[in-house]
Amino acid sequence: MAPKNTVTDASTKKVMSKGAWTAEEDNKLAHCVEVHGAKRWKTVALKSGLNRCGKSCRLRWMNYLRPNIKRGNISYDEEDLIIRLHKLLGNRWSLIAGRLPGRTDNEIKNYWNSHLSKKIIDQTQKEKMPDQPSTPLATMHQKTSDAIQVEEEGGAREAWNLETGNFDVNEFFDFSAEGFYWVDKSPQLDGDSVAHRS
DNA sequence: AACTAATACAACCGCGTTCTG
DNA sequence: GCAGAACGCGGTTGTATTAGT
Repeated sequence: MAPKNTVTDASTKKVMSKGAWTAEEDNKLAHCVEVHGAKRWKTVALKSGLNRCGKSCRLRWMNYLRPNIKRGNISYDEEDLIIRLHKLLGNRWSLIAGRLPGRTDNEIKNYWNSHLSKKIIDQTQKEKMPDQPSTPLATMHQKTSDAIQVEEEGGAREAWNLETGNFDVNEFFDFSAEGFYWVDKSPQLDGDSVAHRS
């Protein structure tokens, strides 16, 4: 019976470590990725001398060791964007993360599950009580919902592929410049599309 | 001060997709 | 074109920390 902090790799039958990474493991992994690149994770896992599977190495690199990772304190703008993107894309965390430089899908997923989902449920409940004052979050959330509803009712439909039912996020965001813009195509707001700098 | 509950976040797991031989 | 290996994603779990009683 393997100890609790180990797991047996199915392909090699080798007993691998699991659980929290140590600083020494991080160093080894970072060095190995430098040499072999952040692609062949099985190779990285083997060459690093770490008793970890490739999958675990990849996750650690992507969520923690990768350069330019922004950690902690998700700003209001970022939160705003996460909510908007989630409204449009659903739980496509990697896609959402791809639009937030320095943020990982895991971080956004965790943030959503622990902060935002609850927040939105609370706000939705409050919205149902007419006496309660509206908050910026609720207003913004409602605005996004309205925009989507207008599209579905025959407004700007070009973002949706009606054949496949797929949504093209690029129709809603201008990623061409540094950073990106939220292209507000909702016709009820002020007529023309508006780009919001993020 | 001690205990419990809630919260935040790192890591694991399973599965679908893509790549490679 | 096919099969197996590897990768990537989303859901879930485990655990350390913080807040409340």
